[in-house]
Amino acid sequence: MARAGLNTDRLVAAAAELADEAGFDGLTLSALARRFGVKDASLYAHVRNLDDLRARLALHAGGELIDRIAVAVAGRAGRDALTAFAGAYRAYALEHPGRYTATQIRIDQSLIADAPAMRRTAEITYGMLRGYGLAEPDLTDAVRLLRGTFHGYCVLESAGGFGADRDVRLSWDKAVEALHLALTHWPRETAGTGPADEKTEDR
Amino acid sequence: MARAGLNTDRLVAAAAELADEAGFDGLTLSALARRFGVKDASLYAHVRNLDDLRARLALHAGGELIDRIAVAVAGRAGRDALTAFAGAYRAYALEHPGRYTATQIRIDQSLIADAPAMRRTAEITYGMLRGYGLAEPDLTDAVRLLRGTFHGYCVLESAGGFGADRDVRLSWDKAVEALHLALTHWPRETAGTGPADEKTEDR
DNA sequence: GTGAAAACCTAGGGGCTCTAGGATAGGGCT
DNA sequence: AGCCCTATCCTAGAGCCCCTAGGTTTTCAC
Repeated sequence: MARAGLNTDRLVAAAAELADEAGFDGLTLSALARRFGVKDASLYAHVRNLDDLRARLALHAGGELIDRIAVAVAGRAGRDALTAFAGAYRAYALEHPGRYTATQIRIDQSLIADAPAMRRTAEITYGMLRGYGLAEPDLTDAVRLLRGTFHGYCVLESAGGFGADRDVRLSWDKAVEALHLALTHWPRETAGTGPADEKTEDR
Repeated sequence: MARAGLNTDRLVAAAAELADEAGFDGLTLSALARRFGVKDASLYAHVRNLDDLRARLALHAGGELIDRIAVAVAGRAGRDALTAFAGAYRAYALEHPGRYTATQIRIDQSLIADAPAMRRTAEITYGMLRGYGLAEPDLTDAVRLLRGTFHGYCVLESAGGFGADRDVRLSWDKAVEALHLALTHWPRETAGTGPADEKTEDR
């Protein structure tokens, strides 16, 4: 009987497809083995267990995502960079729901070590924000706001949570513009041109 | 042998506790039955299946969440209302991670019918935003931005996604303030006091 | 008390994860 | 060519989960 020629990389690649088709919860070792015409026990030679497979998929997908974002952001700054970042992010999340879900799981520290994707993501994100002239801790606060918004928006849209009769794409563009506005007029202690300038740190 | 005295409501209440303790994925019919000293097959007299239990929990938790928000928002308007809304939302999500996760699942239409929680949520959210003087479709866009941001932020924080050495509470307050700023200066076609005033609808 | 409905049970099928240990294909070595 | 060795793939089986079918027992209304 001819061998399937499995290895970890092919497994992860197939897992990515399966996750997108069947959902992240549908990514199971049994289904993956079935896809290769192999028994599920055979997979344990290439992958430690299900969590290991998920973690590898997370890193794989995280790399894909940041690659796309890097291409989109390249050569842009300020508002253009933010728009490009947001567009690439949302496009990936919608095109690859299973992969995208994988990128959000908490993964084992031992695997993170040799994963440049995490660092690249931080670099690109902070780099994009540097154009807004924010300093710590505002920078961290802004990153958290962006991450939260992008993630939450994509999750809700992907899950069909936006029922209103309004093109989500248009809403998204408005949201990104609102974020750009928030970043340019980021609330600080003293400075400010708008009407909202109270003390805010000690609420 | 004495009976456990099960019924659907007690099951849902216990499911809420179990989900918070073991995570939403740890909410299983077997574990729930074990908690009552009963065989899992016995639960099917009160609940159609696992999805049904999850949907009931979703409505239960959704009601709790919006009740808390309603109390927090009552009597407030504008920025105060937004801050109270956000605080109640985040507090519930962090205190009850399993319940909160449940509120985000896609549930069967047949159960939604007699669920006032959904309508109340929409009413309170739109009511809070009316103070900002937004009209459709900006209102829908703003609601989506808020939902996305609140949800994404809570999910990431709850999953330990915010590793930086910065009190998340402070970041959250800043994020809410930034959203308030974005809402007060919501990007429209013509009006605007800031530097960002291009056409934006047809990007 | 008695009858009926509701509550709970056993038995069992099917899917999933994962371990232990056995067979075999293929490449490298002599 | 023949041999060995290792990675590859297998069978067998345990444990947990969901869910169905059908039987037994408690409880309540009459």
